[in-house]
Amino acid sequence: MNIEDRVARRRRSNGGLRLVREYDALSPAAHVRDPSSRGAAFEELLDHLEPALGGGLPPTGYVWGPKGAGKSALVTALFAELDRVGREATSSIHTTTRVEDAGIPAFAYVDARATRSEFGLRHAILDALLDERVPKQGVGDDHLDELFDRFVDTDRTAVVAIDHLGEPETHPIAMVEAVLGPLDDSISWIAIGRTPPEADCGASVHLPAYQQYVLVDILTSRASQGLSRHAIDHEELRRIAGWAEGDAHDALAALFGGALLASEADERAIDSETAIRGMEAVPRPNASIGRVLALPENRQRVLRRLLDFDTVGESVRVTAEALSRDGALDLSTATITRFLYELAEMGVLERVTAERTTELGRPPSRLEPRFPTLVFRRTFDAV
DNA sequence: GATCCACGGGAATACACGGATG
DNA sequence: CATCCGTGTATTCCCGTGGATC
Repeated sequence: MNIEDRVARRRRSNGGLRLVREYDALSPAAHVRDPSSRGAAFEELLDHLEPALGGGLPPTGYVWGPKGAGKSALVTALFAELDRVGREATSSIHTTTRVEDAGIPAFAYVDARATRSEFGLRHAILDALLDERVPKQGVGDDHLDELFDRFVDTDRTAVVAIDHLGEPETHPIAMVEAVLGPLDDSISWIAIGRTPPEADCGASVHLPAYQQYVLVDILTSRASQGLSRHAIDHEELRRIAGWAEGDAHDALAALFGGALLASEADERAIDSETAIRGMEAVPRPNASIGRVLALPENRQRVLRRLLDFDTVGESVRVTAEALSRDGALDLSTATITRFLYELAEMGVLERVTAERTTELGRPPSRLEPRFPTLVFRRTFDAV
């Protein structure tokens, strides 16, 4: 253990006075291990997957609901547990590898946000399924074909959860069908998305937005993990929950933002005004922090720099020129401009028509962030 | 040498407007 | 009056290059 880690640990353990004990506990991107607040849906999904516990392969399915309804939390928690159970059962019966075992399927989770093409998706699935390292570069599609074939030939089975489908910059559900459909004797899948199920996508589990009192519970529990005692009034948590309208992502983002502001101001608690500023740093609707953090690194750098520039009211062109002139990004104005338009296209930024500065030409637009700015700033800077 | 794709730059196109044209 | 055109700006789209890996 190095010196930094030792000091950091000591600081944490001595953190009774510190307002924020653990930002991760407040982060909307971190999922808790036990999503107890989703009991009914949990049972429903477990019913669907139950054949696996008897060694069979469950049918494909679809989990859907609005942003911040706990879909990812539910599926990651359940899949982690099922995979653990499967490995345990396997190792207790056989001393050899599970290759010879026709028992419980493997459970793997793939986030489609981290993939940018069909090749990428296929790679991610293989990577989650196989213990060996799967080459990401320097191989063609047919090499991936081979790896899939080899998996099937070993008589192993698996259930793959593929999260965040059907979002602007991920893939349509049909792509999963195209990739895994031919292998459905060996690999089943659970798709996860926001849109209502199509007619032919099999059994579906619906997670509607959280009830407000459940959301208050979630906030309370996260606050007790991440913040010092009495850091925030219950009343404020209820207000945040009400404002978030059932979206746990937004509620946590607001709490996170409030905590960050209070902490930076050396305050010992999050007062009402700070809580409001926390909420104001979460535009609605917004692109979730997970989407933003899944963007290529240089896009994130542009966004981060953008937060430091007070370019509100300035046109895209002026903003891009300022960012380029600044030099920290080392990108040409043309490239930054293109990035800004792309980010606006995918909803991470929003273009709003600005006042014309000249009578000539097409009127400019200015940019507004459409993501939880404080959560992003803190998370980006922490890396 | 092959493969995939991120990257970066800039060309091409769209748009808004006023004024010219038929 | 309706349409086209020129001009200047905003926005979109395409393509070559190079890195990393096998």
